[in-house]
Amino acid sequence: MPASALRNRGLTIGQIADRTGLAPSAIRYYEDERLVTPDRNESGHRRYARSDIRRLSFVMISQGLGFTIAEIREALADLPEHRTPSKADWSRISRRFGKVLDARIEQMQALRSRLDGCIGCGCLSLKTCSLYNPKDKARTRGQGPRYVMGDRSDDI
Amino acid sequence: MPASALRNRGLTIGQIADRTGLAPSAIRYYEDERLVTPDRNESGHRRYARSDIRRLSFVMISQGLGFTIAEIREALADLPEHRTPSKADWSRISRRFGKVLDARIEQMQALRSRLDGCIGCGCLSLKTCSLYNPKDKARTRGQGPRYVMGDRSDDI
DNA sequence: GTAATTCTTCAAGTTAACTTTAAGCCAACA
DNA sequence: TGTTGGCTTAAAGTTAACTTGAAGAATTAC
Repeated sequence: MPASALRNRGLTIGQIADRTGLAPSAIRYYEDERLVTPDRNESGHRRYARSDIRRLSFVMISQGLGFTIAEIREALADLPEHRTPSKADWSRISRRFGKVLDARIEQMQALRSRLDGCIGCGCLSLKTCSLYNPKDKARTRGQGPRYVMGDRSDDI
Repeated sequence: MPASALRNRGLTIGQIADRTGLAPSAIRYYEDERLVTPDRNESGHRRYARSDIRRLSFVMISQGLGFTIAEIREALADLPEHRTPSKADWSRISRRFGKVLDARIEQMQALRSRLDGCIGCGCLSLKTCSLYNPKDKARTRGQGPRYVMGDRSDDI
């Protein structure tokens, strides 16, 4: 085995991109966000471990499930630092995400049934409407509305 | 009734802000996005109809349910142009949103059960994993990952 | 009548999750 | 040995849903 092969152990960003389907720019971004931390070869090129493919797969899956990068970073923090994660490791953090998903589904169902209530009462404008409860929005992006509404019942 | 009262019929943006809890800047933004179209008085100040309170309430509720402004604009397009919307009008478009919510919940449940499958098989990396199906992501923001993954089964 | 609010527009800033572009270094192949 | 293609960084652009700030006009309150 030539010396260059030893120095260049690991996968290049292009190879990782091919295997995961991610764009190289996305993979670099994930590094900025500390979701992956590849080695560097002598000239500064990134070299990835095989297990990073699974790591990035997990990132993609989690995003598909609606998790943010911050949440994914937190989840990944539970993987072992100095050994390749086992199936049990992955299974554990997947199970945790499953529970979060369950909670989100329940929350959406609650909102949905409240909408039914609002359709039933035909109101959509009232002090009493439970849909105005700001505590359980389906999602909050950016800097959305913050306050509880007020209205008068004498106008349609 | 004095002439000024006639000229200044309708609510100011500040009054609408107070009644809805929205920031004036948000209300102006919604106008840019054609969710509300207030009149103007002689000097160019906005004057809102009472029914705009309900309109904006609907916007807030819909956002809480996870709909985008584009979707809300489309829904609002079904309201009558030249009369104040009735309860039946509101009920109709709420019912449509309810159906969309139902579909989303179903989709989330499908993803969730697939995650169960993936935990079961312990894989998280495979060509065959149904979670890689990009067709039904829980949400797609920005310009997320686009491709289907590939991986090899000999690495953890 | 004047001071304090409130209103106006327009431009730029914010967050998330990236992509695009630019300018230059490194590597693989013929 | 050269040239193509892949890699590097840094900065700026993108979309959504707004907010913030500036500068000035109108309205309200005393």
